[in-house]
Amino acid sequence: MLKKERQALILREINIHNKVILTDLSAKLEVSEDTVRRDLQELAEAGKIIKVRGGALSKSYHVYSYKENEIYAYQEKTIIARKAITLLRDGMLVLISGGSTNLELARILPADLRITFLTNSLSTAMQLQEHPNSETIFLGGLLSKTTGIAVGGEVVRTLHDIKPDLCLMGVNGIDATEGLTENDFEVVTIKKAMLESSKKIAALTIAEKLNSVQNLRVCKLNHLDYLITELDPAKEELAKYRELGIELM
Amino acid sequence: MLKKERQALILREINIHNKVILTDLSAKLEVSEDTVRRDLQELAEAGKIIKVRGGALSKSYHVYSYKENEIYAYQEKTIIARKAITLLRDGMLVLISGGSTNLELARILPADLRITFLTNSLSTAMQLQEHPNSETIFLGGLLSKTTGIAVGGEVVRTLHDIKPDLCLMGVNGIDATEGLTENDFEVVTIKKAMLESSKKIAALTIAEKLNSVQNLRVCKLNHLDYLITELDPAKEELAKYRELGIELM
DNA sequence: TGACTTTTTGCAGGAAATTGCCCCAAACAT
DNA sequence: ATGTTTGGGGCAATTTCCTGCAAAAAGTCA
Repeated sequence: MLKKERQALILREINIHNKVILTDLSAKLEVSEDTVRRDLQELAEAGKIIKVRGGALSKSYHVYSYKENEIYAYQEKTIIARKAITLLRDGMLVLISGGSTNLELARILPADLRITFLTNSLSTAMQLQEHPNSETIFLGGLLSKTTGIAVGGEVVRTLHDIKPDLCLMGVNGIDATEGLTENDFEVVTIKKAMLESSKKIAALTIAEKLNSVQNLRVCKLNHLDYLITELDPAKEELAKYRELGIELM
Repeated sequence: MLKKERQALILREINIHNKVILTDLSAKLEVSEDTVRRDLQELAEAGKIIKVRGGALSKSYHVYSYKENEIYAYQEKTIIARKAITLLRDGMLVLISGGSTNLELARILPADLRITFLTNSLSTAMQLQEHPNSETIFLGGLLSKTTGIAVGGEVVRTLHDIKPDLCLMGVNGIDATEGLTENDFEVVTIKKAMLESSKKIAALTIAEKLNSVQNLRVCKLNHLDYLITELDPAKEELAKYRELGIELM
C-alpha cells in the first residue's frame, strides 16, 4: 500500500463518515497506529482534516472534489455564505452563479430549507445535489473548461423565461464608480442575463475585492440590492457603497 | 522489450488500476527496478502519471472522488469503455448518457481525441471537463437527486434540435424480446428522446444485465446499432442479439 | 562493413524516506 | 487520585531513491 494511496483512503473515509477513529483505521489499513497517526498529522498540516485526540474530523460534509484548503480566503467566504443564507426563505426560486463563495454557501445550506436553485455551475450543482430538501435546475449549455460553468446563448435564452426571486452573484471586481466587472466575455454575457431576469440581486464578495476593476463591465452598482462581505456593515470602507442605496450585510 | 512499449504497458496498467507498485512492475516486465523507476520518472515528467514513493498513481486518482472500488464490476466496465472508444472519431458529436460505464469511458478517453460531447449527467460532465481536447455541452434541466442527471421537458426539447452522430447509452435492463428497459419514468422519457435524435446508437452493458427486464420499456432492440459488452462478440450467449441485426463489439 | 556516438540498462554505494517499536508524558475517564 | 488511553520523540530496520559509472545495445556515418 502506497503512502499517498493510504492517505487518500483516509480522506475518503473522513468525507463519508465525517470522522475517523485512529485505531479503526489502523486495523482497516493494516498498518501500525503510529503510521496512521503520522498520516493524520500530515493531512491535518495540509489543512485537509481536523486532527483530534483519537482520530480526526472532516472539515466539511461535501463529497465532491471541492478542497477547502485550496479555496482562497476560506474563513471569510464562510462568513459571507452564512450572511447570504439569511436571505433565503422556503419556496424561493434562487439563481446562484459559480465561484467558491457560492460553493461554500451550497455546502453549509441548512438542511431544512426548501429552495429551488437555478445554476449554471457544475461544481455548485454537484454540491446542491447533496442537499436533502432543495431542488436544483441546471442551466445547460457549452461548458467552459476554465470555469466549469455553462455559457452561451442557450443559457441566456433559458434565463429569459425565468423570474427568480433572488440572484446570488459571485463577484470578480467591484468598484463604486465602475460597478461590477469581469475579465471573461462569456461570463459577462451570462451575468447580464442573470441580472435582468432576477427580482433581487445580492453580490457576494470578500472585502479584498472591493474597489478593484476588471476589463469588462457587467453593470453599474445601482442594479444591486444587497452587498455581502465578511465585514461589519457599519465599517467605514463600505460607506460609499451604502450611499449608492445598496443594502449592506 | 522496447522502452516505448514498456512505458505504454505501464500507462495501461495505471489506467486500469489507478496505481502501480514499482517492484511489481519490475517483476512483471522482467527489467530492473532502476529501469522501471526511470520509466516512471519520464512518464511523470511528461505529466501522464503522478510519481510517488514506491510506485505511481493515475492522474485522475485525486481528481474528484471517483472511487473505482465502489463501482460494481469495475474491470468489466473498463473493457466496455475501451471498446466503445474505438467508435469515436475526431469531430464527432456524441451524446453520452449517465451511468458508471460512461463515467469510466470519460475517464480513460485518449487525450488526443477531439469530440463534442452532449450529456445530461453531472458526474459524466465533470469527468469530461478534465479532457484536454474535447468540448462538453450540458443538457440542462431539473436535476434528479437519485441519479444526478437532468430530466424533464427541457432536456427533451433541446434534444429535438440536435442530431448527434452517435449515442453511447448506458443500460439498465436488456432482453432480446422485451428490448431496453428501465425502472424510472423520467429516465425512460430522456432515453427515448436520445434514441430518436441520434444517427447511431450504441448500448453499453455488462454481460450480467443481458436478458434482464425492468418495468418500463425504452425501445425494442431493432433501434440499436451496436451492443458493447465485456465479452468476446463471438460468444454463444450473444447469438440472439446478433440475429436481431445488432453489431456486437 | 566497421568505427564511432548515443541511448539504454543494470549495478553499487550512500542518502533519504517510511515504518514499527519503545518509553515517557499528557490527556482523559472513573 | 489512580489507572487507562493517546500523543510525541527517538531509534533502528527496511525500503526506496539518487548519483555516478560501465557495459551492452542501438543508431550513425563514412
